[in-house]
Amino acid sequence: MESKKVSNNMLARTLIYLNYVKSLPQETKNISATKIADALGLGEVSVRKDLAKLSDGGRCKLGYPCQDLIKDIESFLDVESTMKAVLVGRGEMQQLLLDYSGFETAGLEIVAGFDLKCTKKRNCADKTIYPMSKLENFIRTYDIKIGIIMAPEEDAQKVCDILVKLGVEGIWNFTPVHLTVPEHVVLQNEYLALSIAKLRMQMKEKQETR
Amino acid sequence: MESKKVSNNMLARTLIYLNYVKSLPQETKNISATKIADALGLGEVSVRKDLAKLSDGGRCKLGYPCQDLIKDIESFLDVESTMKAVLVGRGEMQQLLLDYSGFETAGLEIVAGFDLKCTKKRNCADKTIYPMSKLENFIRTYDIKIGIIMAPEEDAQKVCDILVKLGVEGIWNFTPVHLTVPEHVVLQNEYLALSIAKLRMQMKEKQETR
DNA sequence: TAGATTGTTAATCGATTAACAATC
DNA sequence: TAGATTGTTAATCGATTAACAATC
Repeated sequence: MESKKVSNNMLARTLIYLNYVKSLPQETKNISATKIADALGLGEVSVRKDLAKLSDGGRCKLGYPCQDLIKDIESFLDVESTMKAVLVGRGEMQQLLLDYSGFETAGLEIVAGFDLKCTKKRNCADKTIYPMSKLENFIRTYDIKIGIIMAPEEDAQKVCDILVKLGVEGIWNFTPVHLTVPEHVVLQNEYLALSIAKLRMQMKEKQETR
Repeated sequence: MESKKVSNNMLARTLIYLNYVKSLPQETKNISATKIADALGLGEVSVRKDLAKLSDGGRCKLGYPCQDLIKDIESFLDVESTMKAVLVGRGEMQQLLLDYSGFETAGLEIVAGFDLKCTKKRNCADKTIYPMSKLENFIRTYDIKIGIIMAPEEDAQKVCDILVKLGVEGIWNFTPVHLTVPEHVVLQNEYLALSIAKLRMQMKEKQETR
């Protein structure tokens, strides 16, 4: 399988397709690129091209069989296998992610939380939050590959270093800190401030053109 | 002031510059595009071009005076004025955002939370979470322009409609639902599943090339 | 056949990169 | 002057869009 480079935009669109096709009523047997594009407000040709790239179930006049398309997208995104992750951070901050169910459909399971400050384990949603002293053992035992960082800024790099040392291969960073990782580790920054900036900028543009 | 269209990528980089320049030690008087590029692992020419676009304080051989640069970036991002927002969702999910201090530097203040299920107000961090019945009055009183949605998927569109009806001009959507908003409202989707997909895809690529 | 749709090939657009002139 | 740096102009690259042929 020649895995061509997937552009960021296409990856984003693909997730949106998956979500949309899954949300269609059961009785919908087929769906066309045209309809998807209309429903989601995307360019028709973009959608057609994306679908052609990730599935060959397209049939003239009919479109794609919904069930096949879902399978093809999931296989394209490789979300059939779930990766396990731990979440390291400060107490209050973790609640959201530990509780957010949307991750599992994206192939990520947050197994447990780790708290920088507390020394006693406690529960949150249906997950357990442990003190940092348990981290090493936990990662080794459950073979965790992804670490999520939600620590205060001043601790972020330290937490990152610990996770890398313990063998984590991917870091999902929610702090605004620019982390340094060795080359074999993948760093994904979740820059929430960027979304705010985008939102504000668009609102400003809209106001100006009125 | 001719506000040229800013590309998404440049906007993202700009936030990173701001963060980086702010983190420099006090005694650093000047900073050059070259040094920023090196420190952040970005292309030198990109950085130079970005800085030229948002500031004219660049001096040959010296670079940019840090303080001026910070001011220029902040003015470019228009973060001097803070916009007020409310956060509507389910109890556990809100904790993170209500507690996250990083937003204020991006010009966003989450004033209060609203809970779809609870009927009694309570506190979280130093913010208050109200029942939905108080939403209308609150938005009107404080002239809230941004609504953040963290509701369960089935409630998302309903919450969105309510916010729009009450006069909100920007929606920051954390649910995976594809929301529909009228043309005068700006919708910013925070698609966390995309980050997971990116992270996983990169990790996969790295493993394959080993 | 006509129409809806796919999928491909060519054209356009925008962003990044490369090359270079200007300046202190 | 030499070197570091800025800022601009031209070249490259990639993604989107447009046009069109193929198919059921």
